[in-house]
Amino acid sequence: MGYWLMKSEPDEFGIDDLEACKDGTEPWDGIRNYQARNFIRDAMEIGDSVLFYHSNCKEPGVVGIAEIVSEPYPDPTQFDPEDKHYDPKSDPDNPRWLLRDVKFVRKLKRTIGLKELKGYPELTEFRLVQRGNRLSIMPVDEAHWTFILDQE
DNA sequence: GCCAACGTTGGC
DNA sequence: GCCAACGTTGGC
Repeated sequence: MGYWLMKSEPDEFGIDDLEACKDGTEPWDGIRNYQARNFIRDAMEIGDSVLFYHSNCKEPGVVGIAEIVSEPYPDPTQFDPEDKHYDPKSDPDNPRWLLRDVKFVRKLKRTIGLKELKGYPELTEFRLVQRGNRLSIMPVDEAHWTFILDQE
């Protein structure tokens, strides 16, 4: 069983938006980074748990928990010229970008802010708090996962 | 809105 | 294959 952190901008798609989706489930589209793509394609498994993180907002931090509920499949937005994430170089016979469906599990009782996370010595190895981190999907060690939720 | 960090692109 | 230019991310 794996653990992940996935970032989303609450102005675009926050934890409340996920909860409001049909069955609380939504295709996690728009990933256009190869490292993140590889995690989606190769490393995630159905049933893995996800920390839902709000980025680029007033109070960045972990706000909820979600779950991976599908195998990887092609992200349709890469073939839509009208879409912000359109990628004319992606070959429909060999799609470059994949996604998985993500399902809402629950909101945290409170936001565990980035600033707070950076203050815990237990989390100095956590990628999120390391310098210049820009990955929108990253693995989370089980020990880090447990520690973070213990702070809830 | 600024800007540091970092990924990608493309000329050579 | 190098690397400068450019675009994006995301905290502040």
